[in-house]
Amino acid sequence: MTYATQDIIDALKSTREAKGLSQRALSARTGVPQSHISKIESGGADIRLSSLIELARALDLELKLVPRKALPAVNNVVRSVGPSPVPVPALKELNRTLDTLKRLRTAYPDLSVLTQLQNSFRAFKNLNIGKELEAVRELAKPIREIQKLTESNRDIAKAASLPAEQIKFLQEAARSAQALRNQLVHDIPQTTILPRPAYRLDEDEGDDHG
Amino acid sequence: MTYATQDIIDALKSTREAKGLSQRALSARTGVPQSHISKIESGGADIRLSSLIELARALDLELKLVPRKALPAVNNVVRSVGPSPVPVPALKELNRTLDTLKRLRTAYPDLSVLTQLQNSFRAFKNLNIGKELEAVRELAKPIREIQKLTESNRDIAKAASLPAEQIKFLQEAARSAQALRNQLVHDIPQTTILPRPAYRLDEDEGDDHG
DNA sequence: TTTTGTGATATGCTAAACTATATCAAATGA
DNA sequence: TCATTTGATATAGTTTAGCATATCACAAAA
Repeated sequence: MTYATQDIIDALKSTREAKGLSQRALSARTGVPQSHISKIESGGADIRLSSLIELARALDLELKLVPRKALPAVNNVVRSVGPSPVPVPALKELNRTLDTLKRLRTAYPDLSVLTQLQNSFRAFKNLNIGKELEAVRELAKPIREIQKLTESNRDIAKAASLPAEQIKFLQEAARSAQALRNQLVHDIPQTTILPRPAYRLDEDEGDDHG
Repeated sequence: MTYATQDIIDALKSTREAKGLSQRALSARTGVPQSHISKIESGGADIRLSSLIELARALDLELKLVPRKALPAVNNVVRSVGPSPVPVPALKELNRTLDTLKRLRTAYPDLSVLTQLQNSFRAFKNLNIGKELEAVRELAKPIREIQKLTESNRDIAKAASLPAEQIKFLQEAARSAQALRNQLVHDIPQTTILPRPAYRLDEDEGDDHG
């Protein structure tokens, strides 16, 4: 790869990272194999135009041919848009949880609470959740635990239906997520609306788990 | 080729045409075969990134990844730069003559008058020669005739030197070109500075050619 | 009318993008 | 500390870009 393509490829990679996406996550969104994405980003492939556009669009980027004369002004415009207000670690958490929710919706198509949670987590990406990362992580826990349960318990996955108790936890998380959304939208200080303490699947009455 | 790449390829083609360049002329500038340029522009090839950048740069374009959010503003900036003030027919004439001058310079490396003419014709591209297209065509005639002479007369080409008479015509054209440049720079009305009537190689004393 | 230039298409060949799949070492998360 | 995720690399196969070269029909120029 030449220096000429380097700028474009670097822009692609840095945007992927800024959005908190791994190569595997981008692969899942575009169908381009992770190994090929790695090769592209490392400069080991002279990517085709259609592939470049596909990867760019998955990152909310558009390819544009700009008259050289207009390049400084265009760069200024692009710079003024600036990066996302949401910090990368928060974006990573959100992306992971959204991917998990997507898989759960595949396993349990009729669970509307999953759609509610998905909508909330998508909304979080456009809200300034920087300080609320811990809260988001708490919300994500029951989601991830249920995914683990689904993966390890073929009976549940096969029946495409969760035990009532798990659904209850998800509904509770959905309520907390909605409350957090409302708070972030109105920029209400976060001291009165918190999700419950850490959720654990193996938790039972009387046990002391700390 | 998909619709996605269509926009980029159309932009490339329309810019080439707006600059008054043929596919062969672009091929000469980049080394990409004319037949391949045709295939690319017709949508029959999914061009590689390095090739796209090479063709774009030959057309004074830069490739840019733009956040979708900034696209409207970027499009406005690009639009405000606008097209060249020089009309396409004039650009075509200029390009053809510049290509001819390039070949002549290869054949006669020591003729400084060719460099002077080249500089003038390059300058014309950035001046508003719209109304002076005829004048430019007149200037181009001796250049083209000499190219024909060079192609058909191996002795002259082999000796890498022109007969004194032809050099005289070129020098005259260079003087006229310089005068035209000065006039265009200062936007002086073109009624007092005109190149001489049409130049003809077969013209000899006493003949009446009109 | 003739000459020249143009974009499109063809053939045949080589190199490389792209894909599927697997695996590794290192980093990160729990 | 262990489990999970990550980016990089490998192999093997398929598809296609890119190139060289030639030629065509049509348009434009002279």
